[in-house]
Amino acid sequence: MPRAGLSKDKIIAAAGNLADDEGFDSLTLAAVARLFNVRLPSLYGHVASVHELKKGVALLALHSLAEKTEEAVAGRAGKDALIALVNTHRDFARQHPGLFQASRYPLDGQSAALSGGARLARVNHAMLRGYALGEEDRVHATRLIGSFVLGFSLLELAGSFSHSNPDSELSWKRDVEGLDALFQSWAKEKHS
Amino acid sequence: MPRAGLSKDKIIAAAGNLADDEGFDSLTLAAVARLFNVRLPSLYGHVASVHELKKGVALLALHSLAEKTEEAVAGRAGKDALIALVNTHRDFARQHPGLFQASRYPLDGQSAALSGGARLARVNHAMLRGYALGEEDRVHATRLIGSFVLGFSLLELAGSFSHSNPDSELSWKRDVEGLDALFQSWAKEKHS
DNA sequence: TCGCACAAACTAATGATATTAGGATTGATC
DNA sequence: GATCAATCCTAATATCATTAGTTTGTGCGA
Repeated sequence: MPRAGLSKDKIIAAAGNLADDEGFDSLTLAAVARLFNVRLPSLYGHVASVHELKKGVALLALHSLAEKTEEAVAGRAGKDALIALVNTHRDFARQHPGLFQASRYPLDGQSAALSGGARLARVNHAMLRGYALGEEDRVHATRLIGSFVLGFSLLELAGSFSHSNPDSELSWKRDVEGLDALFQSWAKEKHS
Repeated sequence: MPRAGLSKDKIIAAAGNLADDEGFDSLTLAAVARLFNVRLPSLYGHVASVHELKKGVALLALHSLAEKTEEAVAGRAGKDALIALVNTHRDFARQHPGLFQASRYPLDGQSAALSGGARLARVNHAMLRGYALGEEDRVHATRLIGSFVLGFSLLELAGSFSHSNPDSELSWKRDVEGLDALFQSWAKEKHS
């Protein structure tokens, strides 16, 4: 039999696709092994445990999302940048539900600090420079944005909005506009 | 040997406590069986599957949260009611992390519609009556609140706020005040 | 009070997953 | 072409979920 040519990267990439197809929760070493036509224990030469597999997918997801977000925000400012940022998150959640779920897999502080998650927080924070907020308000705004985007994406994905009107698309637009307006008013407040 | 005196309710209540202690993800029929000093298969006389167990805990969690929320909001209006509602959610998440996680266990439409989740959505929506918003804006506001509270609680629980200043408590207050201000401005906007 | 009948809990067995230990084989290297 | 390490495999153990079939409390009627 020829070799399968496994590697940690290939395994994690495949696991990422599997997560998108089947859901991150049902991501399993056994399923990945089947994908490569390899026996389950063979994977242990490359990943140490299911936990490491999932952690790898989580890091991949965070990296990918951070990448997209930085790109989307680049060259924009103010409301324009805000919209680009939040839309990137929401689109990512819808296009990659498995990776999106993976991005919330609990990481130890070490990994988390070096991950795309930290980068993501920085972009978010930097993006808000356009609003001329006070130092602390910018942090509060960063957290507000992050919370809203995460929560909205989760609820939308779970179908929580699909049994009431109007379409969630409208709420999304209205809410983001609202947050923009709020941050502008925070900026003014500072000078009063 | 005397009988253990199991029942679906007892099992699910115990599972809820277990979830809070060990995490909803590691909630298992085997663990519940150990708790009652009973063999694993004995549970099948009362619950049909792990899925039903988890679903039961999810419904319990949603019911409990809805109960607390209704009570907290009762007799309040406007900003006061808003604060009561969001604080109830956040406190619930911190005091019952397992139940909080359980509350996001995917339910079929049937169960979801009859669950505390639907009640929760109604309280949220009703609470916003105090802001004199337009019909659609009230829905948009409901979703904004729900998204923010869920996202903030998740991020805070995951420790995402604990490696930057200031304390998340401050952001929470500032953000909720901000949302209140936003809804007030939406209300005025309507009459302009 | 006796015994019956049903419900509650048990034993036994199967199949999936994760993980470890140790053996074989491929394929690059000298 | 022999060597050797990395790669993949077989075998074995443990935990969990689930089903089938069996024993046994226990409350209720005779």
